[in-house]
Amino acid sequence: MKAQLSKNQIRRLPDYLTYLLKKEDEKVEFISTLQIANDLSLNSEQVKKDMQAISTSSGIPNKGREVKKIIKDIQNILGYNENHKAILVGCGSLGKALLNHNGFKDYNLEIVAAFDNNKELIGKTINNIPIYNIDDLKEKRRSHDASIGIICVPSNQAQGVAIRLVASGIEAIWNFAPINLDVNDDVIVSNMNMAQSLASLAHRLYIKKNNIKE
Amino acid sequence: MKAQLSKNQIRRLPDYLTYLLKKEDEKVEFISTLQIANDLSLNSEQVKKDMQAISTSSGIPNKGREVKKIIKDIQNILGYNENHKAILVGCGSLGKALLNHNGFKDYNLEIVAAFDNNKELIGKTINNIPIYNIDDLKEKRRSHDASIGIICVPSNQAQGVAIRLVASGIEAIWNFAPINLDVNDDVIVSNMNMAQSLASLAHRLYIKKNNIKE
DNA sequence: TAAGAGTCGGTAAAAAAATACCGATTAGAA
DNA sequence: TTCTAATCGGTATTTTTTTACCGACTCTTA
Repeated sequence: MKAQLSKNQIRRLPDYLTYLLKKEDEKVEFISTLQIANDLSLNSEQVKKDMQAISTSSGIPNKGREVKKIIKDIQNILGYNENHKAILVGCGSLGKALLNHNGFKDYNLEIVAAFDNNKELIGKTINNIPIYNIDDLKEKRRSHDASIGIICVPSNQAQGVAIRLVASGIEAIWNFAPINLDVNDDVIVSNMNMAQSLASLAHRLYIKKNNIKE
Repeated sequence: MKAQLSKNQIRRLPDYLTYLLKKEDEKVEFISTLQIANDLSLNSEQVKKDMQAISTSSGIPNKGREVKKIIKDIQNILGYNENHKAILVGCGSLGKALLNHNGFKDYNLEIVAAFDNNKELIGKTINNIPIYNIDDLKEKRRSHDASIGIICVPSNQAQGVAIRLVASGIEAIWNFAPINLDVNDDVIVSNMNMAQSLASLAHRLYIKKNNIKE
């Protein structure tokens, strides 16, 4: 068993993956860590370390690593080899956007059902995904055999939805509400926090405008 | 001038901020680092360090810190005190969702204009935000005096849009396309990467399902 | 077939981040 | 008014992450 990857390393994996998939598309067979680093604007030693950490095979001196193999290793680590089914709660503007987003299949993630409490939406479909009454969460979660719950409701409802998702037997929650969810430790929570990346931008903009030395 | 905050610390600030704004709303005047840590599921020493790093004032033993003061300090660090104007390029499902999202004003971010190359959208408005022809980017950027550009176009168009944004005089880019943008160093880029947070979730789910010891 | 450049793997050093500890201080209860 | 528990500020330690270095190997090309 290879050493565990750090959180930061996990975060970098999808960047490597999209990059390498593009390279594969361009019929590139081998690639060096240095080139990856240059193209992704990363430190080359860091990329080398990352590649060593995720690789199940060796690189070839003066040639690099096999693109296909790295891709396979990353996909394996991220569990993108097996299909994940998800249900989405909250069909507001963000929820709708996610339902219409077809890019998730690159990650083998499939949204199989959506939920809302708005009577006008219930019974309809968005992008062929059925919208159910939130009260049927447990039953529909079961019948669709979904393991991931996506929370797209306003902050003040998020915790309540989280509790219902856990009760319905969900294993992981992808939370788009800007709030810390309190759930049992055996449920995986990953927060999609727009405020975080906006904060990074705003802070750097502030530093730039005020000419603060960094 | 106080010491610079680390990237991770900057990332945590918005979490503190939303949390503290809620507390302020609940008329809480003072709060201890320990309570913040408990409520946000963070290590208390880490929170203490963070608070010391951002605070311009002292805490009071056996009482804690003044909620209003911490909020002010964070907002100041993140530059949320002054208004930021942004333009958005790409009015697909994600772009539309962002245009309809009214939560940005909490961060003093205002989307003042949108752009697309779809003739059917040009001239219309979404959530009172006008949609212009992408060819008018430079002129409209100027007239609206926007400093931030939000990229919501597909990956293969993102780099091109980035170049046009920079040429139009933008200072910072908030990039929602899953690709590494190559722009001049004096332009700030912050990536909003859904794949990253999904990767974290997928990886942990994989570990859980395969009973790998962590 | 030999020289040379590029890249690797592994280890070592440096830097950054997280965590722990401890004496000092203060609010609030007895 | 005194005692106690909570919390602070500051410093020290540990852990993690990043970056640097170096000898070895293999592809390329002259």
